[in-house]
Amino acid sequence: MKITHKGDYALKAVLDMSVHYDEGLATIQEIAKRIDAPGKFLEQVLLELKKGGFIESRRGKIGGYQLSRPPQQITLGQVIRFVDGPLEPIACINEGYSDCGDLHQCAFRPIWRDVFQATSNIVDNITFADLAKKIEAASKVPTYSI
Amino acid sequence: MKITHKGDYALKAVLDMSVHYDEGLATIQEIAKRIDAPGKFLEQVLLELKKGGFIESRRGKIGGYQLSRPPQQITLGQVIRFVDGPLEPIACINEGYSDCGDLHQCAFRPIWRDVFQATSNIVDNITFADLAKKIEAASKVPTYSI
DNA sequence: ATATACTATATTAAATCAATAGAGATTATA
DNA sequence: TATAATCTCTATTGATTTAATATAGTATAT
Repeated sequence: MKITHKGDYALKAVLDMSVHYDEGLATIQEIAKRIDAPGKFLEQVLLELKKGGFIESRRGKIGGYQLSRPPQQITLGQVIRFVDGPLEPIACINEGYSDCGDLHQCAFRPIWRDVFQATSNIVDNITFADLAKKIEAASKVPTYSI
Repeated sequence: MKITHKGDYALKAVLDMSVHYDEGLATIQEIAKRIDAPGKFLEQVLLELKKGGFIESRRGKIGGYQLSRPPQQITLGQVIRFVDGPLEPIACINEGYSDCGDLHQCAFRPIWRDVFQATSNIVDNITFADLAKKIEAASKVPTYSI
């Protein structure tokens, strides 16, 4: 798995909308400012997330974006896969892959599959509700560092 | 973690040299043919592996490459990290990273660390002796598929 | 009407990846 | 000692991906 800037922005944007889930629509610029992303770049990312069914939008004045379903129904894995592609560390694990001559006897393949499984187990079992909850908890019990 | 062609060739080359560990030097072209890699490209990869201390070489006639230490002393993780870089799915986990404004309160960071740990646990606990052993076992007890 | 905000493509700059090319250095051996 | 085989090293090229910017258009509240 490799997370690009685009993927990073996407995850942060979805988390931001999760934290502000009760507040309705937020504009691109609001989100961009809060997650510290280039506005025009975030536009494309949000448009993509919309096409993926994660968020919905409203045009015109008082327009903006919001989640299209509650944060507890969106996992990290869903967003990562959609934006940055499959979690596999190498292409040969995917169904239908046929570029390699000795697929069924490759010594590495089972290992890549293990890595893939371990990764999936983590990101598919964390929802944006979980993350939003952590953020709220952290903001209520601040830690003071010297 | 993302494994490139270069990394894939490197791993396959080290495994090949592990399987043939008792046979001494092998030329680039021999290895290239056995692992199905472009010869000139493999040259660079082997040179890099040599600089990493994984293999040693001999020039001139009857020259070639061989492992510089036994296969049980080389792990998958060592080779992957050396050739394809850190296992982290995103840069912000590395020591000394400072591009992100809210590093210590980022909700995603612990997750990326979990993914990194899970990946490390797998690839750092497999040696090329383990893999070579599997290959030998498979060649002795062939499975017949219909 | 008009300002605000999303929609959609096109373009660009940089980085990375994969591979090829070619000249040079070393060594066994005939 | 000439030669062929082989590793060494650097440069170059083409393709792809990534990250970002630019620009023109569509929808909507006021």
